[in-house]
Amino acid sequence: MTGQVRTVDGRVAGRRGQATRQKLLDCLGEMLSTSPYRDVKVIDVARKAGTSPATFYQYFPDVEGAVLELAEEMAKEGATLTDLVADRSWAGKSGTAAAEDLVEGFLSFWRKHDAILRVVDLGAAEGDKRFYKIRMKILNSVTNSLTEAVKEQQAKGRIDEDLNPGAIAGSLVAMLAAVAAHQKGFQSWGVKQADLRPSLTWLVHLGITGRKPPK
Amino acid sequence: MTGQVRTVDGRVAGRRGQATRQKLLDCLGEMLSTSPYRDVKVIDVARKAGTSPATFYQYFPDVEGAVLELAEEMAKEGATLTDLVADRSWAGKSGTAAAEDLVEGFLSFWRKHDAILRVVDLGAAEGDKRFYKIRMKILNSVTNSLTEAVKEQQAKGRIDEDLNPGAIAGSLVAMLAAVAAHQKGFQSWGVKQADLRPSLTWLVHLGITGRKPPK
DNA sequence: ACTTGTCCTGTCATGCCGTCAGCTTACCGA
DNA sequence: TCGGTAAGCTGACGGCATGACAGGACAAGT
Repeated sequence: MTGQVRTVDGRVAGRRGQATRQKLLDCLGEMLSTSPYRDVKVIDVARKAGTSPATFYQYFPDVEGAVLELAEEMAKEGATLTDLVADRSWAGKSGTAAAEDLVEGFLSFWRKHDAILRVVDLGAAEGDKRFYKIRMKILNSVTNSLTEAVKEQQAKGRIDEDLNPGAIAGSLVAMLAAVAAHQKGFQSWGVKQADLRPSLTWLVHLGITGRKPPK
Repeated sequence: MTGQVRTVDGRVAGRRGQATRQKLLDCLGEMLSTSPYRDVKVIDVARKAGTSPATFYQYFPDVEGAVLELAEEMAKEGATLTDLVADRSWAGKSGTAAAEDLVEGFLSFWRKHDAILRVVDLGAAEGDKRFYKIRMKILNSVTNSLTEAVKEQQAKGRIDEDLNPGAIAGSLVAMLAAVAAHQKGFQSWGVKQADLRPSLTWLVHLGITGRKPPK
């Protein structure tokens, strides 16, 4: 599937090469979380990695290309988000727990990767299909699971059949992603971190099941 | 309050100056909607405006500074979003209408200004207080109104008093903003534009009132 | 030691950034 | 009508990032 790691000019990368390549990626990730995306320069990343700009261009076409690589790595880890919603019951108290776990898992994942996710979000919003695909890869499993959950509730008559379950699930996931991205934003709004999770949990539960969670 | 428009080196801008300044802003806005933010260069904007890069620097410190200006303009227009929620009843059918209008107004505003809003979102997520303030300015009035609405429902016992009304309102607004920003994203998900609005309306109504909208 | 292929960097042409001095244009009072 | 003054614009320049190449350093096998 993946084949070997290759340099821009077609050579296969060996042990040493892969190490510096990874180091460049690590340094890029660090830069992204300390400087605005627009100001991240190849030369800075190379310096930080103790190498030269020319080396950077041996492994990546440009900064954007390297970010894509970083995002792919993250997307792989993001596959674990599926566990938060797969085979979960949304009935009664276990439903509340499902919502809680989903919110908690989502927020912490976003917090962990916020720097790259910002860029992915931007790229996707700008219409770049490559970023767009990665964003889908991360959100897809969660959204699909939630969509199924909504469909079940529709079958039970708790949610209007006219509503598109994918639209509901997608909107809820978008909400989680957006709140996670602007977590700090809420603070200076007078909303504390601790107040956020229960509210999100409540909204998610309500959106999926059409009912308020039991006390 | 504002005083006159000034150039970077302190001169007051006259008729002609303000015109070219505005032209630069217009061209910048156009560029932002056609190229990725990272690739927007001063020289391109200047060329497009039929002037020289030096002129650009006479009115703005850098690209970011000009974007901020553009964003301020938009924020002023965004004040009209208040009308979507101020003095609205959330009871019965009028509640459904309120939710519908809010969703519709929000989506169209975002669609109209998507290019600048992308950048504002990025800046805010990166922790830049200036972008952050602008984002708040736009969302504040809506959020505050919704917060009041939630409080009323809490007083009626329809929503758990333990939940923070600001967190609920903020999350719903974040959802609207996120969905608006990735409207195109939903399409290739199999969710049509037309399916989005009713679902969002339903979720907003549910979140604010704790109840499903009446048929 | 020699060969082979990987790995890195010095160097260079190109292009954008951001500044300054200086030129042109508009306005205004005498 | 005629300067005088301030606004408005730009050519030119040093500085820095980009991206490409050729060649040197290094490790591994023979």
